[in-house]
Amino acid sequence: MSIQIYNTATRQKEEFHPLNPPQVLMYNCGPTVYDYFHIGNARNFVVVDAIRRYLEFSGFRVRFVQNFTDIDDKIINRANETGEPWDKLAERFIQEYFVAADALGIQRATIHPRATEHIPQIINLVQKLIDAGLAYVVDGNVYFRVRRFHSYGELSGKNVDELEEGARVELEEHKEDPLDFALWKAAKPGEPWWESPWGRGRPGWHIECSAMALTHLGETIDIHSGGCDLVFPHHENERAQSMGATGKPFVRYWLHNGFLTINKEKMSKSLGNFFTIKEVLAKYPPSVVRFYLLSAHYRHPLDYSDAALEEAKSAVGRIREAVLSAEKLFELIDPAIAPPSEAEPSAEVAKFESAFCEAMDDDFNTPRAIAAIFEAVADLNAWRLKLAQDPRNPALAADVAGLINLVHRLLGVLGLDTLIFGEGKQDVGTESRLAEELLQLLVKVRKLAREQKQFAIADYIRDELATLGIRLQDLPTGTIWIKEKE
RNA sequence: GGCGACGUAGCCAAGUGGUUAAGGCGGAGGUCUGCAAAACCUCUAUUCAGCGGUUCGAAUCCGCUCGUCGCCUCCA
Repeated sequence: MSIQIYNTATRQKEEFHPLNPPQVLMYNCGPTVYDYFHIGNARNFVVVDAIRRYLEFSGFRVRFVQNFTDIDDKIINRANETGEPWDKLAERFIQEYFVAADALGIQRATIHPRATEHIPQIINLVQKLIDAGLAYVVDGNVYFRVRRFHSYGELSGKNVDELEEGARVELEEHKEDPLDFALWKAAKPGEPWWESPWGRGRPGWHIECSAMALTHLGETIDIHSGGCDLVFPHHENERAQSMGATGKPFVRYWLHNGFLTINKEKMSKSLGNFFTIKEVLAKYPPSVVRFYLLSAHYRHPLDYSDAALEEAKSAVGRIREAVLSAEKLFELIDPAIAPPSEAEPSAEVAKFESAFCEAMDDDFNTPRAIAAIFEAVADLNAWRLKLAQDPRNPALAADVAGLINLVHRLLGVLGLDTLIFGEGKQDVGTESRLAEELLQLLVKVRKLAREQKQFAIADYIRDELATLGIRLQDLPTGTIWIKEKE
């Protein structure tokens, strides 16, 4: 079964075949670092991360590049407002990107190139376009000659003449044609600049991505992704620049995620209706935020609300409860019966993995993939209850263990496993070991109380533990405890 | 004005020609329990915005209408 990807360029799902399998060359447009990124930006990063993880899970070797745009009008403006030097500001928000991205379980890219570190490559690329007659210099500015590029508008489905009629394009007297866009901007007084053959200046917005993609991935890349507002003009221009310079196909599969909306309206920095990732993570744990972002298909709009996050929280809680309860149950069972952790999944268990993969193969359908996980969770709950009643049944124990492993593995593919369950319990400090033993002791005392029908005492222990975030579950085999998260 | 997306239960969200329309959240009842919690079982869309059409058969294809949103300008 092969992976199907919806390609913006062709407006249909296509079978995914990278140019040089198993290698996949992938580029995602990263943040412009002048502020914390917002939850809508986070959607792009999380979705692309899940796609990357799934490609790797499917046997591909992904070389993944995500840039930082660290020089741009917005950064300059923000720096002027706050008085912070523009490069310090950019550096600060690059670090903030990593803080939030790490929290959300977004894996680091193979390379995180920065625009300012690629000025020579940018200049080189601009020169090539000038030499090819696709760009021209006016007063230290360099513009791309849109009408000279043969397939301009092909990606976004725009027609050059209609674009002109729209006439919303910025009018600059320097340009030969209003549609032309800047490759290199002459420095205005007080602005940062680099030396170039056309005088002091800085790169235009689109050229940096072309330069970084060409530098780190080559002339033709497999997947290029970004939010759907980047289709035009950013990606259209990027494509024109890259193909104009190399004469080669630039991107084989264009992927664009839908917007995160708020009250059904696009969340955007210019509308001011956004929540930064920092604000959201202050209210909800990363596991919940990530789950929420993957709960709709990536190309569809997703509306942000507290209710939606609360729902995600409950849903994550259901998965967590099922897995932790089952794992705790094994602690009550005769170790001789408990199967090794790498138990092979039975055919019954494997069907959930097939359903999961089938969903992900179909243009990364994460909602359907999550549904498969929930079906596995339902089975896990049912079987774990049977095991609690029949703890000496090795076949049952193997099935339960197989399901536990499966759920962990599938959550891992979505990048959720670590966020929900933590890094594992390998290094338990002496303090928490002591806490664990004290907890066991309390559970034993409560057991004695219950045996003597001293229910007031038993319930007191249970209630007090609950206020500490420890919830008890009485099973036929004994009592297990689960720590509430956060 | 041009181009495009979407409208599925109380809510979120899959499904894009064919047995009973996934899954989650919420709600109702029941089982288990000393009581809980968690879990389990049952119920919660005869119907997919509306109207026409194609077809043996449509939520699914086509047309129209209504509604919501996006891109065409910096934005993931």
